[in-house]
Amino acid sequence: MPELPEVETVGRALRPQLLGRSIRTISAHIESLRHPLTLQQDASLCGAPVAAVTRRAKYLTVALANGRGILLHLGMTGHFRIEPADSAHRKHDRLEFFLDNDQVWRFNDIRRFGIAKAVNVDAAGNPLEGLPALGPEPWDPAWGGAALHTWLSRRIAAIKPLIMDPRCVVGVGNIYASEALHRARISPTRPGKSLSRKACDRLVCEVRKTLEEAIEAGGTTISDFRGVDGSEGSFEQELLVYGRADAPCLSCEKGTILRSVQGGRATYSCAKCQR
DNA sequence: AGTTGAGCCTGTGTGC
DNA sequence: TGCACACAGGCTCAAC
Ligand SMILES: [Zn+2]
Repeated sequence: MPELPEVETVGRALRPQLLGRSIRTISAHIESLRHPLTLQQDASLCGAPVAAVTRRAKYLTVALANGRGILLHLGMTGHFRIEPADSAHRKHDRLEFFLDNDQVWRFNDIRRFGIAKAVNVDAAGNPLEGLPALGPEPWDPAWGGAALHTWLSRRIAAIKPLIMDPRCVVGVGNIYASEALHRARISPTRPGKSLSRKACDRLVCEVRKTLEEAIEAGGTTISDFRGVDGSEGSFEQELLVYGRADAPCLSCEKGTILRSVQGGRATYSCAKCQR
């Protein structure tokens, strides 16, 4: 379920639990997630203390003090739990990391779109390999209205799938793309190149604000997202359009929220206040 | 080079 | 109750 705010929330919950701990053993309950799993055979991941937990886009890295680390992606349905090592594992627990404090960190992923891979890390705990080509983080000073306007200038595709393209900016998934476009009063079907510089400024501003507020709220809980401690995010209450098909628009009170499909994904918008 | 659609998996909910 | 289909928060690849 996770977009950037959910991944950030999970990383923040994981960090204090894992820092200073080391892994005793790793066991895999399945051969592969998105890719074949091999990290359970990698002795370099065991014994070294966790030095950092970092996030880049929707990837988390658990970095060890020996320059190795675990690159993780939650896919659509991934989540983590940390619980006593003698507790029973659950259906769809795919990986178990047994820690040196008699706790176990479990990676549960129903649909197996997740990633868990051993990588080399730098001194700051960032992965040295394993990431695809990624655009800037939403808060990167190098990203902004000007950069977005330039990136869109030769693109005729609809703005909604474009703002979700991680080569443009990372972290904007299907929920927050609809939400940020609504807040910026931009129709999701407009060709990318048709956005004015001012519209790009508004969109950048609303992407940042929406993601910040969602992180503040601990993410959005839809169906199966839960924090590492089992808690739920509260941003669902703040959603203006996502999942509200046929309901009255909360922004203009004249329109009705329309559900459409773009690139095979649901889009929600108000035709009255988004142009 | 950019755009579109299919595919990867499993589960849930709906309608017939 | 059984069955078929649509849909779900992400990402990658092939074809046009
Ligand atoms: Zn409206």
